[in-house]
Amino acid sequence: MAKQFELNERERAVLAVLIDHYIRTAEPVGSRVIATKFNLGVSPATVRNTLADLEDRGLIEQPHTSAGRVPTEVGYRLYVDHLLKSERLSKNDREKIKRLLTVDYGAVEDVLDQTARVLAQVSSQLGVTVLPKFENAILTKIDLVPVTDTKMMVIIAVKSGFVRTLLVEVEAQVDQNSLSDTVQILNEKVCGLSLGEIRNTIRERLHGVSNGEPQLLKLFIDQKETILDDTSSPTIHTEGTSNIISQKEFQDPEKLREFISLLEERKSLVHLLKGSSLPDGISVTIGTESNIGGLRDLSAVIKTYKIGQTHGSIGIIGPTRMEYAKLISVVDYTAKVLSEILSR
Amino acid sequence: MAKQFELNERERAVLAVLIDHYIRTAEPVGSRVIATKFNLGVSPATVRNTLADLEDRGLIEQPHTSAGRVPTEVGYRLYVDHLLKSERLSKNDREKIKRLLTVDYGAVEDVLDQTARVLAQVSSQLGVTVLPKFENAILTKIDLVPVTDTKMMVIIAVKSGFVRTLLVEVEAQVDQNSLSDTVQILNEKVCGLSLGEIRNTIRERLHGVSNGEPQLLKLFIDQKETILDDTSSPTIHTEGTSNIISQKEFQDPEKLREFISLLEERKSLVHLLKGSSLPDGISVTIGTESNIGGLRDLSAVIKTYKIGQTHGSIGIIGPTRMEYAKLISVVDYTAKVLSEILSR
DNA sequence: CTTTGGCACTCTGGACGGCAGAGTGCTAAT
DNA sequence: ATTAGCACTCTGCCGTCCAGAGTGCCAAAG
Repeated sequence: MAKQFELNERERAVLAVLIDHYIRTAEPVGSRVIATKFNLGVSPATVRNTLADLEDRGLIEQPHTSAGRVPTEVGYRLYVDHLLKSERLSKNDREKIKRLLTVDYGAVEDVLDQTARVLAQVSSQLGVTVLPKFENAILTKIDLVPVTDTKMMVIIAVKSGFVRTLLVEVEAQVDQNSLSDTVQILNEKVCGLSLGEIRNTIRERLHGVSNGEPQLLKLFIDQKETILDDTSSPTIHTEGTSNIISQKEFQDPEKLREFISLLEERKSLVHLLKGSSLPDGISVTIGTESNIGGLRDLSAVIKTYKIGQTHGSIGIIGPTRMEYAKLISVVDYTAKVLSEILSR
Repeated sequence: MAKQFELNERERAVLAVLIDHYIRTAEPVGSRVIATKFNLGVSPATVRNTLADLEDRGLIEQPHTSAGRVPTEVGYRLYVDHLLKSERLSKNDREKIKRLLTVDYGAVEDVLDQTARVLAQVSSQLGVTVLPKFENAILTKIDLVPVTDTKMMVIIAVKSGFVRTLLVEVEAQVDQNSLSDTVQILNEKVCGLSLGEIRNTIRERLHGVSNGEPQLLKLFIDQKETILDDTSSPTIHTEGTSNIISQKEFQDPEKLREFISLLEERKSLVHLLKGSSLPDGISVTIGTESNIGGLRDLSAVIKTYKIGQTHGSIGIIGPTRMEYAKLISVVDYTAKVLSEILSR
């Protein structure tokens, strides 16, 4: 560990107290408050010395001469990595999460929608969920439904209950019989494989097939990227925007606008959530670490959930000044419950 | 028409000029500005008299003694209903709308998503679109896909390319053969009917059917509300939130929060758009006319579009101080183009 | 009777100065 | 190494002041 992070006992304690207090009040914290809150009898003057040290190491800073100190991003990082005493979620919250998530749902999308809502509600921050990648999902059934003379709907159902539908242009008229022949052939050839596998091998698998409508089979081969890739579909759910926009860090209307744009644009957020997916742990991204402009003063707590062979991510976004201990346990527990629900 | 709306030539002109100017500047308008902008040579003093009259009738008001005048809701109403010279959309905008909407799409939802984006972009306000009611949509095909031991996916495809999918709980194991029998029976019995008709008559239609899995048929009868009603699914698309939150009327953070909540909650908005659907005209809802708290200082311009036998609505939401003439023609033209695209 | 110039009046918003409060850094004493 | 004391600095708030904008009314002019 770099030298700047080698803190002695008092420095650790002071930094922890400072951040805890700042998280609660959103006001710069002075030496007096720390000295009185910090039970080991030590005077404000002593604390001031410690504060000066911490500032030298870049862990805290002063908004201006003679205000209290405020944690820097580096400070938060150290706090999250080494100072945080992980906190068990209250029974109340655990039950609430479980109860709200355990409802009848009509589609997997609905569960993730609901999950975002639950995250937002329990955390009073922004809840975010993304659908899993289709890449590794196992195809259960493929179906074709004629819609108009020139358009046909492709329905792709994969294990665990996802369905994707899309319209494709077809050249020729196809009668009912050869249509169902084609559907049967397709199902025989590709069911039970992952979408990724299908994409890579469909040409070979359909090669030399004699029955079924050749036009349609050709269509599948030609448009395999469009049909079997999910980059186009909307995969993110956010909930609780109103929770966080009233917070201090959005007082500047320009920042607010930038953030709302970010939410609407979706792409960067999806990228953030999908990108920071450690295999099984929780990932905390603080402020500019995300390299996303609109998240300058915000942090994200992210964890993956499992569904069948594949996985997606959920998370909470809020001001860097967030209750990390609590939010980490919220995300952790929610991801666990979600994985359970989806694997039934 | 009520007496308060019987305006003479000058009063009409003054009100029109005042509103035009206020829309542009967002500042209270004084007599001097009106007098100079208003070409017929007449002095500020005269205008002041007219303004006093208009104020007596409740069409305009002063934020405080000795500020200029600002239109009231009633004033806007009169302006929209009687003073507005309808404006043909610029060729530029028409082409832009047509071009942006005429793209390949993989689902009807995508078109409406894109439409909301186009509305937002051309108007610099909030674009809103809602999916049509399924009630009158004609069923093209119904399909069943087993997902897990106890869950089955119902796929409902209706004319014009919509698909709805939902998961239902099934009691018994169903083998492949009786499943496809059941699907065939269902399709024979209900294809070509509207979802509403099906909901009302499915019991009779399936009565006395001998082949097919009786458990499944029973399920359809018992759960017809869930399966055939669309109130649960997300039917609204909004785009361009960042366009309007930086405007003057959202300076008060509490108002902003209320508005964002409104957008997230969706329900009131859907209700507003579906509710104000005149058969073929444009509907303009000004401020509190909507009876929705979060829209206190906002107006909505709404029009329906057609798709097959049914219809949905699109609209623009922005400050009451909006360019009604332009936005009306934007919504009008966009709805027309959208109907064309969807009927292909 | 309508229009207009003139004028006194009112209200806002920004600039300015003064001041209490909070917090610091440094020094000297313990 | 810790602490008390102290001088110093910066913010945020409050009251005052003033220019600017706009009005309403009155009396004169058309």
